[in-house]
This record gives sequence, C-alpha cells and structure tokens, in this order.
Amino acid sequence: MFSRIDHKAVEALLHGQGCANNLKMLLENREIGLVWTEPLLNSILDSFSLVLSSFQNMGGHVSERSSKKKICGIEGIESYRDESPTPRPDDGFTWRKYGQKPIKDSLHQRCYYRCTYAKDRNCNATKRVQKIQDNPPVYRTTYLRKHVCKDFAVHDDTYGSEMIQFDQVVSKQVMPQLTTMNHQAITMEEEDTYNIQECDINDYLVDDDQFWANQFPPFPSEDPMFF
DNA sequence: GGGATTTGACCGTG
DNA sequence: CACGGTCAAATCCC
Repeated sequence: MFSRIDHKAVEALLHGQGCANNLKMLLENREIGLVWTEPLLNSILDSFSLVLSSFQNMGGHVSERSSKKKICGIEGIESYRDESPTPRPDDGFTWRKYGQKPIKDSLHQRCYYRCTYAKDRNCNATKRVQKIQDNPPVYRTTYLRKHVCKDFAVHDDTYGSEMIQFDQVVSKQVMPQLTTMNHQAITMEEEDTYNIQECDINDYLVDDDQFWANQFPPFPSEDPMFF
C-alpha cells in the first residue's frame, strides 16, 4: 500500500529539492526578485505540503472501504478537495455560481459553481465552496468532475495541469491550487455516477469524515499545524 | 441588453 | 421527511 504514495512523495521531494537548488542558484547569482523567487518558493512549499499530506493520509485510516470517498495523488484527478484561507478566486478556470444553500450543522452557506463553459463546451465540472471556519477564515473547496473545456487548448488528461518553467528546471503537472497558495490536503471524492478515472483505490481509500476531522479539528482549533 | 448572481422552488436520495 | 444539489425566474451590474 505504500508504493504509490511513496512514489508520489519521493517525486514531490525531488521536485522540491530541484526548486530549492534553483532558488539557491538565483540567490548566489544575485538574480533575486519576487517574480522569480515567488513561484519557486510556492513550488517548494507545495512539494512539502504534498508529501506531508501523503504521510498524514497513510498514518490515518487507510483502507476502510466503508466510505465511497477516497484520497488520491495528483494523477488521475477527477475531483478533489482543497481548504484555503481564501475561497480561491483564481484556480485557473472560470466559474458561474448557480446556487447557494445553508448546510445542516454548519454556520455558513455552501456555494455551488459550475464551469462558465458548461453549455458551450459541454463541460460539466463543478465546485462547491463552503466557509468552514471564521477566524482565520478557511474555505473548503470541493471540485467535482473534470474540465473538458480546456481540452480545446491543452491535450492533457490531468486536471488543470500547467507548466512552469525556470531555466532548466521544469515543474510539470502542477495542479492549479498548488501554484498559488498553501493548502493542507487534497482529497478525492468518488461519485458513482461519474466516470472516474482509475487510480489505485486500495492505496487511497480512507474514511473521509475521519480524515477531515483530523485535518480540521472542531472549532476553535489551537492546532499550529494549520495556522 | 447581456451576462452574472441571488434565491425560492423543485427533485432525488436515504 | 430532512437534507443536499440543481433549476430557473428575478434581480443586479457593467
């Protein structure tokens, strides 16, 4: 059960190491500047976040098949969840809000968005955004289904992948939410009605509620891990 | 006027 | 019947 997550973790660590080396070169050559360093720093931080979340997942409640929800690595993403201090206004896609609902046992309403090109390009990607904590504000964004609207321009099956290039160092297959800000974890939710791409379910199945309870203890939380 | 947002109604599921 | 997700008419904004 370790193989795939371990592989992802090693990849992420290697990537982070590469970015760190590149950053070091820039610093040594005094080619320092926010434009160059910020993406590198973000990339490094993202690598560590990915590794940490992978190991948190492994230490959690792996392989309970009672829940239909699963956690997955970067590849094969069909849907995933992200929690951030902002509702992530720019995740690489444009969204149109189509609903808002109060959720039981939650102080905040949940907002429903679908891809702006839902009709034009038959893209049925949606996302849900819900504020899960007030102070500091934390938003949970759940992405559902896969964008097909960008297939017009990018022939890549990976959700929202983009490429960032710094001299010879290339960061590939970077998910949109990983490029701009810290996040705590990524999970996938399988929905039976959607044609989910297969990733190794046995490796990633967890109990979703328990996982997120671990990620965000009931408010108020003193956990310095997240703030 | 057209596109985006709001919001109550509707529907499916458990 | 409660709840969550979606629809669609009304409204807002540029």
